[in-house]
Amino acid sequence: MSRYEAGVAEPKWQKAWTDKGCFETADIESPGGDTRPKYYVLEMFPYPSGRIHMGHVRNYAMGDVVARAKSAQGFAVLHPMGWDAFGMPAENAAMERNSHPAKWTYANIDAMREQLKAMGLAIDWSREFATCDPEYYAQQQALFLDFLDADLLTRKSATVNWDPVDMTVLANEQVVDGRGWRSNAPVEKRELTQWFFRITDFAEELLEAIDTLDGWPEKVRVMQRNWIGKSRGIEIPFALTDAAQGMEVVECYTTRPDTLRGASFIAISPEHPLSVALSETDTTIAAFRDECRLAGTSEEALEKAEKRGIGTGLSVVHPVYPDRTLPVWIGNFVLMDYGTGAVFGCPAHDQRDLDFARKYELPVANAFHMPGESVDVGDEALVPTKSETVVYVDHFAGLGETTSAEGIDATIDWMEARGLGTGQVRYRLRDWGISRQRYWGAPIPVVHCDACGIVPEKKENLPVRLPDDVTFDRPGNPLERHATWKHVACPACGMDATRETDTMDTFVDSSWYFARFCSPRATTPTNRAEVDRWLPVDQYIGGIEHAILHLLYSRFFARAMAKTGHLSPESVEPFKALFTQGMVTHETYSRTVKTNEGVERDVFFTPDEVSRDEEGVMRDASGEVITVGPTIKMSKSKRNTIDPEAIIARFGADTARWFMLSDSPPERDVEWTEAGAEGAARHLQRVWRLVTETAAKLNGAQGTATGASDLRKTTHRAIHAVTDDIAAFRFNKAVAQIYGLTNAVSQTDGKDLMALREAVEVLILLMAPMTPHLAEEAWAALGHDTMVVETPWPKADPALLVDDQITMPVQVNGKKRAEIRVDAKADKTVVEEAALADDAIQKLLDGGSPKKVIVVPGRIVNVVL
RNA sequence: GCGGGCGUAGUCCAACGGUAGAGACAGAGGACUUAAAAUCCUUCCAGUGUGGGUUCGAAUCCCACCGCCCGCACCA
Repeated sequence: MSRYEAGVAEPKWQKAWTDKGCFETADIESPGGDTRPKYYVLEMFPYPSGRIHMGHVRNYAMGDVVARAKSAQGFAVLHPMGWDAFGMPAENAAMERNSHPAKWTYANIDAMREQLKAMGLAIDWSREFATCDPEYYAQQQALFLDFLDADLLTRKSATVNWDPVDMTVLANEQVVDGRGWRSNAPVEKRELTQWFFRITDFAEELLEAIDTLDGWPEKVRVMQRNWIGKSRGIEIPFALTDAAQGMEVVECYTTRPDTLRGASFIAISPEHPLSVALSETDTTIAAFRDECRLAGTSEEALEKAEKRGIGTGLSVVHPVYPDRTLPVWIGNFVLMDYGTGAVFGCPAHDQRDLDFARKYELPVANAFHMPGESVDVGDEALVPTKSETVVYVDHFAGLGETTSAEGIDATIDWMEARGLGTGQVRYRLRDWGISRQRYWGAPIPVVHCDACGIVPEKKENLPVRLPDDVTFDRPGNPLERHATWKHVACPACGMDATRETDTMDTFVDSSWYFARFCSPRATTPTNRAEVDRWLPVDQYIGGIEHAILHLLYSRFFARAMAKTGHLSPESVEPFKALFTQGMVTHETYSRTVKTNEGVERDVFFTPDEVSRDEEGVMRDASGEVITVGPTIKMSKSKRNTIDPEAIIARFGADTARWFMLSDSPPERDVEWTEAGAEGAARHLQRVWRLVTETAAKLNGAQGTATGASDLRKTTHRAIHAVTDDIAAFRFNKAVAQIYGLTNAVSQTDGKDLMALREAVEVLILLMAPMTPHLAEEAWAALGHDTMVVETPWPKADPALLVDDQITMPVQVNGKKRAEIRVDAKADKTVVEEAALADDAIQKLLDGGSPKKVIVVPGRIVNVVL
């Protein structure tokens, strides 16, 4: 009997699918029009780093299962693939190799495309594009111009990290301990005028619509809500007793105006205009500001930083109690870019304020007590939740017992009515700055003209192409120093002008690619007929790391595109359902070695470099004992990666796919183990054996399965369960069901040939979304001359899903004591009689009668004594 | 600190509030074999992190605690 040779079968069927164009999705305007319901399944497109990793295998295996199952179930499926191809790694590689980012990127794409194709994915490759293709970024530039026209863009000043040696702007992650990652030079803050998408205009809409995203994980919805960070509060002007530095008031923002009675000081940010002004004449304040700036760079410092402050000598009048004055402090914990950069401190109801007050001996006064208590605050601030009931001192924010939420609302109304403050709704969300001072991104299509100002490039001149003749051998942006590129005529007046040399954030590229896939060659950003047919994406699959930025930006972009006519207003939520898959993990292998300096450090080994000896001890090639470390996410630094290409070469793509979908629920982490992979491969061989044996037994026999044998019942139950499990993303359970069916087939006597054939064919069809190559090979072996990809999904016969007679457990006081066989449709009284008539139950009843008998039809009987 | 999630056999995981086991991995024994691999058969193993509560009945719902994971965080 022959073994299944994945190495032969997989390329064969991949070619057969491609030759027949099985996965190419027709345009809506194509002749004959596809009237099937649509289904758009999309996995987050990869960055072309050069090689696929196991995370890709898992992500794309899941998407492929959905795509193939939906296709078999009668949907017109759109399942495209592309490349998120702009970004810094390409520039870094170009610097290292003295090459060009495009060369590196497109070579990586070629390599990764081959690797993905070896996975046998049901992808419409005719729609492939990379975001660095001029055809793509031309349309992105067109969108930019339309957004500019629709007032969805603005220009304002923003602070960037500037590397004075490399003469470049650094992303936050490129700043290590306050120094540039390459140059190691201290990073400077610089103010640059940059482009921003006005995403904050949509803050409320983006927040409210989260409630409609019921196909999204709750976790992601919570993260988006927190990111938008809506709060209701009030801005209160505190009048300075003596105007200082030309300022008469300090505006404070608070979400807890109900605590205003307990205010005992004002704290302003070191960056507050008043602090800045004071530091010009006061050297102590200047020194304090300098200290804060130094301490404030690293996150670690922020976390540990002690709450410190310095008095300004100024004071303000309490707006509600004009006879009270409050001192003004500068506090290192007050952030300039949140609220107004100034807060009032209420030590009684804020732990941070209390710490500060105790340290600098400032008064502490309660604004409220818990009902029935009136103990003053000691070392711990009294901070009840807003829904808890409190009693306000002096009825400050409410009579009698009231919740803080009511107190807050009452105070805002009361203060607004008296002109003491302005109620405000604020969002944590900031406008999205997209200007990047880099080469490898989509150029921002505007020209700076001395006479006309900022002039949009004309659409007919798009794309504003990146020049090819650039070098990375010198610091700075190659676009900036290119001899001719930026020198252009003004599109408006024709005079000499300068092209903008900033490029767009790569998040822009990924914020609309899902729409572009609907008509990837259109000469406008979208073709309305196509996007209206395909959007929204019915199922989006990717990593949780994109839970906030990418998904929020895409939601914004869809709205902006709808506003500018590129999408239907019905498509403002681009992803109907989202699934976030878990990571792929592996054991780590390490050994502690001493360096020449005598320092001990751990050296990590790849799974290939270690093996177990006869005693089961892990050793490296030289025989040294290796420590097996924790199972963690595959990463280059811990060297615990498994190369998908090697796995596919050794076991085949189907085995890799099958194992990735087995055992662990898709949203959880999955551990890659050698044993697990071998087990998956064994199962595929076992299925193949069953297929060839069945084909031999059938020997061409024709006919239809009839009757209600156990095998047929098992078969149809498997159809039912696997169909449900795939639809609900329970791939691990679908796999378990298929194992169960496999066991049933191999244990059957095989006398009912037609039932056997039905079972094996169903097995193949159910496995097909996960192991498509094996399915095709098996299908052909069973004598079919059509392909599985052209075969409809099997349908479960409802009659075979139910039993006539069922076994019901009988409990006495919650403990199982007997089993009875009853008719499945028997009514409660019949079941109750049967249960009480059981010998074991009779014995326990001991002649008495039960207090109560609970019959759950089809489930259980419980007798209460 | 705030928010979310997870704790079930040696391991990964199942179980509409209703018989704790679908499935896999590993282990043990056996069959086949000159032997091994492959294959097949049989089989061992937990009472669900801990403590309460609700219920006829709790892995499942509620409360508290313990442990692990993931977000967010001087957010006023």
